Amino acid sequence: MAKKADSAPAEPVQLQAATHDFLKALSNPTRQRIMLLFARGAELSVNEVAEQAAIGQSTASQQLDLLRRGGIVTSRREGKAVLYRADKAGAAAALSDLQAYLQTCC
Amino acid sequence: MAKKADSAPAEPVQLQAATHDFLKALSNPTRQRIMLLFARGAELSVNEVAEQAAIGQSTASQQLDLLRRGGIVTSRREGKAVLYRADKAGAAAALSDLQAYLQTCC
DNA sequence: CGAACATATCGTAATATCCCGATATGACGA
DNA sequence: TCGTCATATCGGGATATTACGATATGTTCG
Repeated sequence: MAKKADSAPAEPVQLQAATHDFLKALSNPTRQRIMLLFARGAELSVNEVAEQAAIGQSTASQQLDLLRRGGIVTSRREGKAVLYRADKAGAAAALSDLQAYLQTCC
Repeated sequence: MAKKADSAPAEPVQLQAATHDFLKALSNPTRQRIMLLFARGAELSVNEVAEQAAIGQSTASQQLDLLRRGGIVTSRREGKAVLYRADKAGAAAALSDLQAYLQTCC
């Protein structure tokens, strides 16, 4: 995928919308806890996340959706189940954008 | 001053409370805008921030307090005014903790 | 097709956040 | 000390977030 084609010369300065979603996704204890379930490349269904994070099924589904919009997890269908796992590349990209932003303002 | 010399030998795994405050501080458009005012080491009073960010004085004071708790700005008194500026070291520390966290879960 | 299961979506109460105007606190100079 | 200016805190209204139970959608297999 080509990089964002805008007219800007080089510096993003402003935080990307994707990075904002990333920050919002991680700025919540429940979602932080969920992310830790994906350590070591674990792939979990919604129900497994709900059980291991001690939250309801619908809550798990919604929070996983937020995490996906934040670019930190990906999902794929496996039969009846939808399996989620950490998106290493997405996290790295957001972290990189965040770093660039902080280098601008700090 | 040692960089990552904490008492625990094992990884933190969980996000530090300070890093949570950091994420919450940055996951808000107004505060993101405020941070950009501090580019190039600028030092601004509460009123200057309020004016340049187009928000009320009390709002600026509160948001700056949140940013300080997030470890991204520092403040010092200069006469009647309180001057804020970006905390480069604090931002770097939070970014580093965040990176370690992401390396654990992603 | 219909039952059984997994996930997504809807409706919603409780709580938190955001921003403001009004007021209190603190610092300086006459 | 008093008045003035700058900041911090208080109280509240509008909005957003969180989490839940109930229900709808979608998948597999008999």
